[in-house]
Amino acid sequence: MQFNIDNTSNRAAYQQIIDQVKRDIALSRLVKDEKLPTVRQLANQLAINPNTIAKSYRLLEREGIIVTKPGSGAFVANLDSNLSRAVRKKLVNDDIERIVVEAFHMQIDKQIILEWFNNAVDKFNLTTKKDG
Amino acid sequence: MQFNIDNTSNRAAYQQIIDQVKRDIALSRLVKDEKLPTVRQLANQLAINPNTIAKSYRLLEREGIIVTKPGSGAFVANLDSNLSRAVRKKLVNDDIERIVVEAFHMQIDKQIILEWFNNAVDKFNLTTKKDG
DNA sequence: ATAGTTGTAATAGTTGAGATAGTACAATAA
DNA sequence: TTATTGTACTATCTCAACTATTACAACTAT
Repeated sequence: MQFNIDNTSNRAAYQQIIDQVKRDIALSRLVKDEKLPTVRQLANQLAINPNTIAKSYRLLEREGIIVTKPGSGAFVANLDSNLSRAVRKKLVNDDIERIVVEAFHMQIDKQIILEWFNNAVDKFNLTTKKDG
Repeated sequence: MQFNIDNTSNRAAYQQIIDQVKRDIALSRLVKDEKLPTVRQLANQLAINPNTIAKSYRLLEREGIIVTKPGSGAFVANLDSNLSRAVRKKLVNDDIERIVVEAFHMQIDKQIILEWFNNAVDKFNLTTKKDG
């Protein structure tokens, strides 16, 4: 599990950690029950404050992505969304719309962006609905 | 042209203005050369500081989305992306990946998210590449 | 039990973004 | 000339995102 912080990014450090954990789980690089680096380990490695990592873990736990156990560490949790379908749809669709608007202003072609999106969906292991 | 600010949003006011202008252009609700509300008008209407609107307009002009003319107003500019294809691809793909990762964690189905994305692309008037 | 490791929490301080407020200026339109 | 437009600048305020330090509580290993 390799983490890194892009200091030139305008995305907050704690958010970058969250992004990377989520991304690695989505890519199956991190699997259920796998142990994450400890707060102090990661803080030391990335040369940032332990509280920053602690915050990332706290939020990830609140989202149900990981489980933390004082004295033993932080572990990847079960995948189990607790948001209603309506809420999920709104959250995701707002983001999708924003991207499509950006693409429009960048004059990105319809086929091109659909292709990019398809690639992303294939890259990550989204579930596939069974018929019936 | 109807603007509004969502105070419960954690998105900055000046960003919400930018989002809405871009969105309305992408939806053809705002077309080339159309005049935007004046800084003072909009600030008054939304009950926020004129400098906030000024900032939105300044950034929109820097992006080439609008053209401002002291003494006469702000107008929708020509659509003309000045970013390289590589830069555009990176910007958009980073966003796309983040959304797909979110969708994964929300256990949103592959077909479902592709459908949502298709809907968004259809809603906005993305260009369509000619063959050959 | 004891020692060491883990995540948690609380406090105080720093930095920068976002916004408010006020004023002055320059370009345009009437 | 007069009013309207966007621009520029400064000072101030608030809050998020940290940084830094310390203390604490829960678990593991011995």
